[in-house]
Amino acid sequence: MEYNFREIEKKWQKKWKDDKVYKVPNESTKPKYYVLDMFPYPSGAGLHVGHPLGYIASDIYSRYKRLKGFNVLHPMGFDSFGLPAEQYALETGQHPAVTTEKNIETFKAQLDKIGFCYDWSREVRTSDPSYYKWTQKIFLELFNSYFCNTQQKARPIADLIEKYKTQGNSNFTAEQWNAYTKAGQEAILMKRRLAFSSFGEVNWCEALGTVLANDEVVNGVSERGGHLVIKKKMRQWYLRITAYADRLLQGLETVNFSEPMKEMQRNWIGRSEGAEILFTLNPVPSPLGEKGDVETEREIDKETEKKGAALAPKYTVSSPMHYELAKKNRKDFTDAEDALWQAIRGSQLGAKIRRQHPIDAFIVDFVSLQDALIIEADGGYHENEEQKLYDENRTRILNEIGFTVIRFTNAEILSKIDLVKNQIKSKLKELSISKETQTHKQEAQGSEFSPPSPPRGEGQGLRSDTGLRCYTTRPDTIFGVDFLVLAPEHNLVSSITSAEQKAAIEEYLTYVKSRSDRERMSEVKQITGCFTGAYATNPFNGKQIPVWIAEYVLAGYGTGAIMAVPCGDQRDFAFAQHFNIPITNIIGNDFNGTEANATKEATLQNSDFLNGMLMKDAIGVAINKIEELGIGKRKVNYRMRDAGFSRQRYWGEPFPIVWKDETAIALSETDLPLTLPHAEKYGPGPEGEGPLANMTEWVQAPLSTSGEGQGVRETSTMPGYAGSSWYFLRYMDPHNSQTFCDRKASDYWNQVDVYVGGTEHAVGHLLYSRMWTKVLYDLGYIGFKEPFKKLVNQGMITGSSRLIYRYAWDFVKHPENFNSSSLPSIFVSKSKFEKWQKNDTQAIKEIRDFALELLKREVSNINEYSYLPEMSFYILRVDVNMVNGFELNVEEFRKWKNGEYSNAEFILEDDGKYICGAEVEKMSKSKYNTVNPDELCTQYGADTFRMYEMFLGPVEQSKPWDTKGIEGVHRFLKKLWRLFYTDINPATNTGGEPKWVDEKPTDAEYKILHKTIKKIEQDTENFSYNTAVAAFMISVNELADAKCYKKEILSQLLILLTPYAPHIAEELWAALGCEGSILDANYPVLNESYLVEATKEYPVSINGKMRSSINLATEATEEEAKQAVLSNDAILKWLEGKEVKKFIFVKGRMINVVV
RNA sequence: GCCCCGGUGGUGAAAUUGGUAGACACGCAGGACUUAAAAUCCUGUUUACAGCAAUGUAAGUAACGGUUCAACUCCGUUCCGGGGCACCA
Repeated sequence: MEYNFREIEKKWQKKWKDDKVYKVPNESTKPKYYVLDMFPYPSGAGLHVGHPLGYIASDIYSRYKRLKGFNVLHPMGFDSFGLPAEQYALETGQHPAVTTEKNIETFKAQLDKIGFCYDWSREVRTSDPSYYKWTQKIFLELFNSYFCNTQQKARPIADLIEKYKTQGNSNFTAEQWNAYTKAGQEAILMKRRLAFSSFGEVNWCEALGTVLANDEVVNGVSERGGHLVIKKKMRQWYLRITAYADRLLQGLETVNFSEPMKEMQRNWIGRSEGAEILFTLNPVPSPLGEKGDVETEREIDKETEKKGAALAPKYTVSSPMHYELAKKNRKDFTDAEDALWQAIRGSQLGAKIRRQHPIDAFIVDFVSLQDALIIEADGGYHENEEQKLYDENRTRILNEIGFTVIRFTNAEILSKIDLVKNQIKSKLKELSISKETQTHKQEAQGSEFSPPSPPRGEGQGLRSDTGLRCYTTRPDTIFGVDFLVLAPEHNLVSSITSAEQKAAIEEYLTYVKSRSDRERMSEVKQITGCFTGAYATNPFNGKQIPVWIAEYVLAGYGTGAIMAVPCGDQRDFAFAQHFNIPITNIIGNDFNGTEANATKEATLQNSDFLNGMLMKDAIGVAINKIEELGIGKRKVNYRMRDAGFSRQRYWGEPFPIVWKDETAIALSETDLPLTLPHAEKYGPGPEGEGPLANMTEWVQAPLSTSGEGQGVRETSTMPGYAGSSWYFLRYMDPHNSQTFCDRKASDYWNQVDVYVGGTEHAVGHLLYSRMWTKVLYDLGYIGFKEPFKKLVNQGMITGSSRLIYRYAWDFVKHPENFNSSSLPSIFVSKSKFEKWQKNDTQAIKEIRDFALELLKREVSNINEYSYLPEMSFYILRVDVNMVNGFELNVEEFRKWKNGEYSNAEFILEDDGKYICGAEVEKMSKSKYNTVNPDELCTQYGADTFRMYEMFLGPVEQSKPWDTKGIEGVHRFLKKLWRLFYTDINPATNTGGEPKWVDEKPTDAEYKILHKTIKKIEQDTENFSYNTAVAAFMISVNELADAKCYKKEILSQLLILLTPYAPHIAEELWAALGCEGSILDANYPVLNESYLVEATKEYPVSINGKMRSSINLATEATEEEAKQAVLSNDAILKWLEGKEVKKFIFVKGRMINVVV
């Protein structure tokens, strides 16, 4: 017998398939174990050697756990919706379903060649209607749920509706709710749904008529075509992942992810504590000169009313019903309200105050219409979370309409009525002054109606005539504020800009519109910004602060406005320097004037009541003061935004949503799956919607819920992460047609024990699937809160591209009658190219002479150097598969690309080889640096391939691929084979006889085995597979040296090897005549007693430098060691008779003598 | 720019987690077997210097500095490479 891996692997793969050995039951007496790979996107390029790295690692672990007696779930599937298939369809007209199917077949065949132990009967494909039916179903669950702030969990939206119907909330009574139109109710509910629709910005390319991914936008233009890309607001779906921010943060404590991985997620969520501070904005002269009259604008807009209360434009009252309700309310006063009314009624404060007055969707407690000031009296603000949210929303909407809202608690009114009165009085005064000078009103926003809610949930859309909210984590630096910066998209920008600055601001806004978020964040060195002409007042010291806009402030974070403290923040500092804004120093000598110091340890100066305090202590003091003065409040902020959930694409899950009168209506579960209609064209819809918008028949849909009327379907589709957010559940119960995963199945398999995948998913996919898991848990569908117990990250295998250097036949002076492109290409070997780069005259001459000879040959009678172009080179990439190490296979190269270079000429190295340059970069078909695992499996076998990929280095480490070393691993397997069979002599065709014997092994042989058991078990548990492979090599080398062919040793070794090289292990196991399949053998048990050593060779250092070694008994004490060492001649020589100051003895490790 | 990871011979890497730097391989060089090649086996292989040699001495884990009896490992600064930054998956 010889090691014929091709036959062996084919034989066992067939047998394992026929015997269904990888089929996993959902019921077993064994303990369960769930090992999962991140499933691949089946790209057209097929599998390259980078893909299997993680798969092999998880396969080894699965097989290992199986040998250890577990019922192991190890499934595989395909994340088969996605952009590349659609792009391909756009280019070739081939339907994504067809190409995807083809790609999956290729992937599966490739995966099977490597011998993975997947239970293919559980395969899932996200683009399969039987799968995405359940993606749609879970979307509906998200749509039909809200996040209850009291219980901090998802609950059915029906609960909320019931509550509104019977109790109302702080904004409206039950009666009011019931009187709202359906559309109005839906608009309010939309603000609470976990999957909700709103407006958000997308990369819009007018020329292509489509939305682009950030990836497809480079320097403000489309990657393909170079067309201008701008930001555009579009209706989008979102997942309210921000509601889960805290739970996602806390959940990290319960999972076994690497610390950096957790850190990345924490940073992504970006929880910060600080304060929101209200800066009053000073009046600016009107650029429009338009006089707004509050009273006359305040008319009932019936058209808007239909769209629902929350969608109403400014200065309206929602419904006549409100007047009725308000009247009723006036008879029903609380004590506090009454007390306040008595104190401010009539015009005693210089303004006419009305009580219980309808404004927009609300009935406010008190209002001065003249000054647009609303005074609210309630205790709600400080009660519970839900109440607080409503109050904030209400305030925000009223702000948007143009009112200033001040709020007092019942306690404040009842106990300090004079103080309250004074505050109202001064506010009124402030407002009336502002009104006198500020004669213009804000322009209406561009969009047809204002968004029901910005993606962030709140914070944007702030539109107050008088206040600007800034979020800061450093309220202690309030006295160091030298300017305010708004995001260019901030709603206030247009209204605060002065006439003088209007042109400059508009120019700046045009510039910003063309900039991607990525660019705005990364090019910080390039400082840009524009002064608005407006000033704000520092609420603590009345200082006038200029208000700027700048692209480094992003609209999506915080309130979209920051207070800039140049002495404490480097970006603020750079900005101040660039625009010559004077800097206030509040930290004395801790600020050196040349760069900001972000310390929290400095002592504050120039800071009024904070003077002398350490900054870190001052933070809390400042927040308390801010709250006390009512100019802001303590605030927790998250960097994370709600997740955009719609794509203007074809190849994704259709939304089970029908729109009717701007209201989203969900399909019922019985209408699922809503299948993706077959498309003939994949171009964008008329207004940049997804391609589905072009299917006019499909778009028209009956309203399944009511059965009456027609609606239009949602035409965007779900993003790639929809299907991948829950696929690990479907594997548990893949064929269930009643539900996405039976609770019994998910209770049995529970969490994924080990999840293997790349770090590139650190935040996206992992956070989304964690959120979905929490929602499904909240709704009672599954019994665990985190999907993945342990995460193992595999590194990326990068390609090592091979470069060749082509002489450039770019003629300056054309000899007559020929064109340079017909000349054979000349390729210069690496070292000669490099010499040319260094101006080496000899190399230059060689190349020139070569070129001239060629020219003479091709074009007769040319014999002058002057005909040669100035020397330059093109660097091309060649297919790495034509290169052996760095040596180009010239013959193959000539045949490459259908003979494009068939007449190529080469200037070789002096040893006659063509040597290529190299560059490490991402593996990609276009760089010709991909290596196909199929060919390696054919050439060396799956077992060799598997072990070699593991031998390359630690699983989690990125490394360039190099096929060369695979020989070493292949040799190892052949050497292993020769432990079982004698060598074959091809001349005589003899040999290949079994070698094994059934004899009792010696202790030395047992020691080799048990050393290996220990090392392999440890390394396998720790995913340290590269060192495990090395241990196998050592073991086989030692057994070969010891001429140990004993069955007992060899059979145990085979079991250890099974996870790594299952085919050869099974073959030799059968050859030895062992029982059953080795896949289900019992894992060897370590016996430490074989490993005990009597003596140990201790290294001895003198002053920390290794000088000698000494053999001591393993059990030697420090005293014994000291005696032995100080009487050892070799060591005494080093001591040179100096006095021993210190003697360090680490048992079992080393000895150090300090002299 | 921000967040995370990494940098050790010609190459992939190892180092019991602060204790003999370079295990195990690849490559290369030399040798054995062979008519020859393949396959296999043996020897050497961090660098510099000295030596016929065994060997010895010195330096050495991106660079510089620090902590320690002892640093690839811990701390600080800098440089370089990779991944992510919300519509690639």
